[in-house]
Amino acid sequence: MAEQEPGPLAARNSAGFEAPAAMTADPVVLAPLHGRLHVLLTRRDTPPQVGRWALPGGFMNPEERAEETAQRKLTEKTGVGAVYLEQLQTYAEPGRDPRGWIPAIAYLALIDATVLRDESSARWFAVEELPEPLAFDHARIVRDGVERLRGKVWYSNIAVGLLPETFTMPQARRVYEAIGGVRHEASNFRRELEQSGLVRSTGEVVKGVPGRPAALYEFVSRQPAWSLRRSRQPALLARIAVAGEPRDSLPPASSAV
Amino acid sequence: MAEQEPGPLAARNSAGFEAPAAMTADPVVLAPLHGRLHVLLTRRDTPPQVGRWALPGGFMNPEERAEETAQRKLTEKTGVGAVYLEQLQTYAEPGRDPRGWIPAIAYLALIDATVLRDESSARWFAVEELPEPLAFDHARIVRDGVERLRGKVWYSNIAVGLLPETFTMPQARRVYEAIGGVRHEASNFRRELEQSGLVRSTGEVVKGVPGRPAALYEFVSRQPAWSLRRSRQPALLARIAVAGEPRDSLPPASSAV
DNA sequence: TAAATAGTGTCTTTAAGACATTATCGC
DNA sequence: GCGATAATGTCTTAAAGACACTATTTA
Repeated sequence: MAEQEPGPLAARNSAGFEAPAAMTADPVVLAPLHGRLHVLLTRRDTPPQVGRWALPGGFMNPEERAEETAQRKLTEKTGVGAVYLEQLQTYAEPGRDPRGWIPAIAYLALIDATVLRDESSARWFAVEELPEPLAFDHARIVRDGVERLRGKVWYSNIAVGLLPETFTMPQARRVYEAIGGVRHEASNFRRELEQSGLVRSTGEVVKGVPGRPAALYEFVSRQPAWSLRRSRQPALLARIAVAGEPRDSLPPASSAV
Repeated sequence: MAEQEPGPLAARNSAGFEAPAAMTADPVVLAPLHGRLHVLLTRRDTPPQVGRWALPGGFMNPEERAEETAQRKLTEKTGVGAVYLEQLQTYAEPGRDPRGWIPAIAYLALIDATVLRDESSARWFAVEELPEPLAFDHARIVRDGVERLRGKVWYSNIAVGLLPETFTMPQARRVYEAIGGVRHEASNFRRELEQSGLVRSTGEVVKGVPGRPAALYEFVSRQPAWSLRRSRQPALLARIAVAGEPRDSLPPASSAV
């Protein structure tokens, strides 16, 4: 490890042991912007590391759940609430914060795409072009957040927060492309997203723009949800009619269909 | 939230704010045993909740990384080190610990299958038959750990720690079946695991047992690794020879092949 | 009618479930 | 040889990449 001075902030509990000096909740707020994935950062205006860009997080208190802290800090910085928030990871390496023993619980946050706007001291940065250096270990935390989002986007409705109430297939496709940093063939994208069961057509169409009008879709659920089909369903197999005794000492398969 | 008494343990930092009273690292140690997935628990012998079964974790200190604490506690309880350890999640709900504000960083841990043995006060429990109630919120933590393991087992070499240095296909299959709680058709299992690129044949076979001798395999890497192929590789597509201008404002696709 | 954009259909390859068949051991 | 177990081969269905084609709007 790096040599570590005690730092200005320390704490001791009533049993006499050293305790964490504090704990922070730090949201990694991601959103597609101009076709690319961006992260929301604020410039530090109090020591240490004044002037560096950092995640818009802050200190927790004992009465608040960590999500609530992250949510609150986010609202303070952007004026809107997150529509999606999930715990990412906790960073507790000794020396990660020069002030002392201060673990950080990081969150992955997505905010409503319709309220993307510059606000106060916060700014959006393309995740591939972060300013250097970021405060503390925040560069690594951002990396972890991007990775998580990219891994989850196909099998969950996590993109709910990145699309308006209703949206068209091409619109959704551009968001998915920005998140993943990849291209999707239009007709295949439509097929996959429709078959995922995560969205449903509203029956309405968009008017007033050149070209064939696009059908509008909405998410079946706006609560966190995962697409079901992970493996193919059994083909035409002749189901065991006899009371087949298990070959091994396994309980009957209880796959979550 | 639930009403919360302050609890006997409290801390305050040098800036005058309340700080976490302590922080724990709690490993969820999983292993297949008798064909089913088990978790290692210890009986609490100090207040609070004396007598309840709990995860074999303990308090962190400022000089130690959280993984190290989890690893150390695990060794103290089982006599062996974890061969796999990854952060699961952090539990910081107010009131989760009656002693005070004590967040827990949970780890998913797997130990070497060849050293599974009862030891000290620790005992193995089938994850579907946990004693009730577990200490604190440990039942939920165990559930989260099992879910994580089951989700990852196919696309990573996480099972490294649950199999000996070299192993046969039927042996690996039984471990995967125990983890997932499902059955796998033997020949399909072989095909999938071989194609995953995670294992490789050693060229040797097992002797001295009835039946056709089984070929021995080993993991290509014992470091945490993920299977590559997540989507099929492009078929026979006529690659763009011209400098095709992108249709949208997207950068050229940089899919991680 | 032309340009632009959305949507449909289908050819192809790969992944994967099911299961019959073959191989090789100990006794 | 027989029972036991491992390994191979293959038939089938579904998922998914590629791309030609059709449909519907605005200007």
